[in-house]
Amino acid sequence: MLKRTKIIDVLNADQPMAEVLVKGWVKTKRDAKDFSFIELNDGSCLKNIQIIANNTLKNYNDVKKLTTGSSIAVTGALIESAGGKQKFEIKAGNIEIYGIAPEDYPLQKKGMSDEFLRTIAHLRPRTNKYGAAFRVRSRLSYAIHNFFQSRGFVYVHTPLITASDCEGAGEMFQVTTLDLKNPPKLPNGEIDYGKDFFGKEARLTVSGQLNGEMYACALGNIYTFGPTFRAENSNTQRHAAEFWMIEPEMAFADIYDDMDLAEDMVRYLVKDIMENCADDIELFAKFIDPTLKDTLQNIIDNGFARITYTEAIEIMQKSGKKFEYTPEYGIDLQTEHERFLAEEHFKRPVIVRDYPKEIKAFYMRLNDDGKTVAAMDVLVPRIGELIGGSQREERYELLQKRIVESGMDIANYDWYLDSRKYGTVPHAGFGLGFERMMMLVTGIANIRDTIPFPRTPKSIGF
RNA sequence: UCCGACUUAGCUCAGCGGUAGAGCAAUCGGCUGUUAACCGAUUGGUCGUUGGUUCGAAUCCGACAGUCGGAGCCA
Repeated sequence: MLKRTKIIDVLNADQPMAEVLVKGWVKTKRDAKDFSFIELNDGSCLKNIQIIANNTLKNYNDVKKLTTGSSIAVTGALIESAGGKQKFEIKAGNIEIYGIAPEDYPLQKKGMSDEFLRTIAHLRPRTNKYGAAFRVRSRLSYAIHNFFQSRGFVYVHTPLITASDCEGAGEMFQVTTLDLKNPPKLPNGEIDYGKDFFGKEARLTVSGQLNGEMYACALGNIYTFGPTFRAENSNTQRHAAEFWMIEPEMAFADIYDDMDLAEDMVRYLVKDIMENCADDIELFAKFIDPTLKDTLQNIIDNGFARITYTEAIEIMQKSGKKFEYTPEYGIDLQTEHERFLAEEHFKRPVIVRDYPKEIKAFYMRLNDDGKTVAAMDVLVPRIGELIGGSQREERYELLQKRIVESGMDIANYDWYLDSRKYGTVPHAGFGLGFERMMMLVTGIANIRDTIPFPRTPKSIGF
């Protein structure tokens, strides 16, 4: 019994073969008088294999009815193509039809808008662009694991359901098994969460960081890589309600170790994708972002700029550029500021560190100046914030004070404080938005097109 | 959530007060070792929903919904 060969392997063959079996979906068919050209794709690569279906096939009448999107198995000889645009083609000896795609098949043999394709998210991976995007997504995941595993980082699975109702990173989705139409009530009229599944209010996590820190303070260097949920009503090209995040955490590390790791990681990932997804990147460079390859090569070749928040403000003030929000010490960096720094001033990724403590999270380490914290953001052209990280506050009293100042319930953080109570160590980490990294390496402009079935406000189809 | 634009055939759009059009797709036929093939014909729409103005609304006004872009929040 002949086994299926993937089209990528057929196309990469050194020489013709007497008999191969390929299976896939028809991309397009062109009929001649006595035979048909069929372009077949099985998702193993961007390219199609051309099938020559002669009218001597016993089911040629059925083969002639094949439409774009139909699925078939083809057995035949791999021969050198008589046509100009491909090395090999398959002269079919037998074609088995699995399923015809009826005339209402929505994918067409022409450019379709991303907005339209989002409405058929279940079929869009069959297009060239999305097939390429999701092959890259897989490779990028693999490369992330490679990067950390090769450096001895331990992969930790942090929980998705949490009782910490304020991790300081935005609105959260509630998780409950209570009957929302008729919830149990306390005498004072409030909902009795004691009767809920976990016996208290539960939510989907917005970050695995706090849990990750606990494992870093035991195993040394760790990373997480998993889904994250934000219930923010964000309607932008770079926010999703459900997205994937990578969060490394290093014990015995400071903010400079943190920046080094972030930069090494981004450059490693870009290089890996350039080397291993060359055809797919070529497609993105051709149809999506003509500057993509220069952008990526620039990241590989040049180190990231590094400045402090204070220097960033000064650079913008001296630039003479008119900003909608005037740069002055104390404000949070706006999108226009981030893009100015990365796109216009440095023309490459830039890491900004040491932000005023007022605009950053409670767990970030207070610097000796008493005004700033050891936070760092990696800003990249076009996307803005790719990575946000910090050295963590390891001093028990200071951390406790910051939790109280932030208005959070300290009772929920006793376990977190324990890591500072028992053998505390300096440590640091960051969060990388996986889909934002996808946007960087593919040039895809909208985060909704980098994740298979995107979840955004008012949108949870499929 | 705020600001703005948009919503007409399967897709991309035109029409902007007098009763709906193009290109592509699809279907049928022809032709050709073709390359998002080509040529011809055909099919296809209660113009987002809902109220109003008007003799008459796809077209003007309001509300609502959705989509997109920008902002905020952040990854």
